Amino acid sequence: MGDFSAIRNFISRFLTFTEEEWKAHEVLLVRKTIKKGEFLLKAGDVCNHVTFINKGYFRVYHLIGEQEFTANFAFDGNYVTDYASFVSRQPSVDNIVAMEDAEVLLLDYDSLQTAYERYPVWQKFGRMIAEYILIFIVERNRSLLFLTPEERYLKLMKDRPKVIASVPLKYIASYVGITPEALSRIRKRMSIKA
Amino acid sequence: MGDFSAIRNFISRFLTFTEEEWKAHEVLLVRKTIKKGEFLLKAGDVCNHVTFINKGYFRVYHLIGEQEFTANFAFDGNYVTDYASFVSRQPSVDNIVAMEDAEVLLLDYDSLQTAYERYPVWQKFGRMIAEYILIFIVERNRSLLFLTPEERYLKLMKDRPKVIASVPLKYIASYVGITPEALSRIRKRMSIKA
DNA sequence: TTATAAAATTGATCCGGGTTAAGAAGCAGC
DNA sequence: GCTGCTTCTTAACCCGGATCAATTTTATAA
Repeated sequence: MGDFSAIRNFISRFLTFTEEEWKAHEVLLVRKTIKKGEFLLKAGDVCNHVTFINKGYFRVYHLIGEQEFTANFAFDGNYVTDYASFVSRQPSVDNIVAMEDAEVLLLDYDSLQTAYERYPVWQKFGRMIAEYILIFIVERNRSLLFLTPEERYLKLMKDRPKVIASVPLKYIASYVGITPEALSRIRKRMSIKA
Repeated sequence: MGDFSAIRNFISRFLTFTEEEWKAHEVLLVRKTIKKGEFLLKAGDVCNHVTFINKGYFRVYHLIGEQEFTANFAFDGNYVTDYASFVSRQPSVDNIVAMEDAEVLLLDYDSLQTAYERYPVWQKFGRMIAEYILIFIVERNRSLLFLTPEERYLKLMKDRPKVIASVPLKYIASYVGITPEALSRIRKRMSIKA
């Protein structure tokens, strides 16, 4: 049943909970398994959960016409959500899809709001989540603004080797902001230099 | 002395404060005037304030070698800060410079932390700020990831006409992620079509 | 294992942004 | 006003990524 070691690990990097607070947290979590190719969130729906990934990994992407734009990958031991949609209660423009069979812990919007009202430590938790996501996205933003696609790919190799190792190239290309063809050429250039 | 109507306006969009809580907030704010060209934050310093802009506007940019990359513009009636640096207590990589003579209200890191500990409503305030910034940055991210520079410029005209009206083109170009020359060509193309 | 589809690579061509350099237009200070 | 500096524009050339199309390689299923 309840193995919450991974999520406790994650949260402990930011907050100190008492055993009581942990328990109070964990009764709110819903465990769920998701098969490869199934969706955690579909564009058009309001994102209703903050999701902790126990196993598997997810891809967050936006669909414009036929074209997919990959916003991010989220691996086990981390949260995944469309937090902007979750917070603003507006329909999401993103899809979140399982890239492998996965197991997640869902934290429901209403549960979280109730918890916010009841315990100050939860407000802190909410801040933590928002700030954690923010720091990540600011960094991503900088990449997109000042690096070339080639530099972004190199940075991805350095910062998130797990992505390179696990994710099909066409999604990596889309994450880097280019076509698979262009990524292929970048990789070729690299292998020649090296 | 204390005219806090603008900041009250802003916060009221997200939170309900009692008059007492407003007062408790306002004693923490430090009013400051900043001359055109002066810095609110310099790269390398830890960002120590969340700053509300009463008058004037600011440019947030990153310097790499000789090249400036404009991350954002912040106008009166809004906050400006490097929240990632503020939160993580890491040196900022951004500069924040006044584009006109400005007046701001500074909220100090320590003041905010103390307030966090004391009042739950402040935790909520912290969440609010983080979430507000997050929503904005996610949107910016999408622009950079799936729009062309030309589309980004058009979107900027539509969404933030104030930027187009107030900001010299070379900074707009840098915000859109291109050189002034390229922006000039885009504008020419537009004027021909129109 | 083979058959089929999906992913990745390669090539040819096009196009928009970068770069460099020059000139035009705006603006600040005198 | 005039001077000098910054901003903005225009032009010419280069280069990397997009696109279209074909091929090879790898996964997946029967």
